[in-house]
Amino acid sequence: MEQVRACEQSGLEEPVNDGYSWRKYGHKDIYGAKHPRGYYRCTHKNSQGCLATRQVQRTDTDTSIFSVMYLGRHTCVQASRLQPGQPQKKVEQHDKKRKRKSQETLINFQTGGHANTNDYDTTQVVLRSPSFSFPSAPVPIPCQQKESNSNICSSHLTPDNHFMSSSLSSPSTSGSNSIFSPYRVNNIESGHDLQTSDYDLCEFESALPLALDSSDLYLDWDWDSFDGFCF
DNA sequence: TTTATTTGACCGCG
DNA sequence: CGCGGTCAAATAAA
Repeated sequence: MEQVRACEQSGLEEPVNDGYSWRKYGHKDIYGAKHPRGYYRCTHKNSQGCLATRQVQRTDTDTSIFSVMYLGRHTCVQASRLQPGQPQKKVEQHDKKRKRKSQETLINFQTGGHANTNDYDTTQVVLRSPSFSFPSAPVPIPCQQKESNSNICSSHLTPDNHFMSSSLSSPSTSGSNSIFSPYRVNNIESGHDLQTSDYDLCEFESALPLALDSSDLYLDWDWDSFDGFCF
C-alpha cells in the first residue's frame, strides 16, 4: 500500500505535500476570498499525459487551514511514490512545446472523446497547518476524538471511480511509525444534484498534532484500488 | 542547460 | 463584462 504524506509546513508555506509532484501554473485572487488560490497540475502532464490538477487556497476563517481541491486523477507514474527497488519507468520527453490543440487530444484520450469536467473526480481537502503560529489561530486539536469512529477514514475509489471514505483503523492500531492524521471527511455531495452528473466532491478536514515531525505524518490512502481503476 | 515559479494576458462561461 | 481557470514569457532556481 502506498501512502500520501500530509506534510506540515511552517508558517505561511503551503502545507500540502500529498506525495505527488505538482507544478504551479497559475495564481488568482478569488472574489470574496481573502486569500488567493494557487493552481497546480501534475508535473508529468506533458510526459505522461497526467491530467490531475489541484487548487490550493487558504481558508478565510482560519489562515492556518488550507483548502485543497483535487480535480482529475493521476494517471502518471510518480517516482517518489514507487516502492524502493521498483524499477522506475523511463519517461520519454516528447513534444514539450505543444500547442493548445494537443491538450484536447490528451483530454479526449482520457475521457473517450468527452472533454467534460464531469468526468473528473473532484476532491476537496482542508488541511490545517499544525505549526502555524498565528496569534489568533487556535491550537490545532486533533479532531478524531470529537467525531471519531466513522470519521477517521481511509479513502479509496469505488469501482465506478467515485471517491469514497470508509472507516479506518484508529491511530492506536498502527504499530508502525506512520501516524494517521485525523481526517474528518465530509461528503458534501451526498446524492445532491450539484450538477446533472455524478460529481464527487468530498471535503477533508485535518488537524494535525502539533508535536509530530512532519515527516511522520501520513494519510493512509488506498492507492492500490485507486490506481486499479485508472483507465 | 534544464526545470520550476511568477505573473500578466488571455479565454470561456454565465 | 466580471470571474475563475489556464497559458506562456520572463525569471529564478537547481
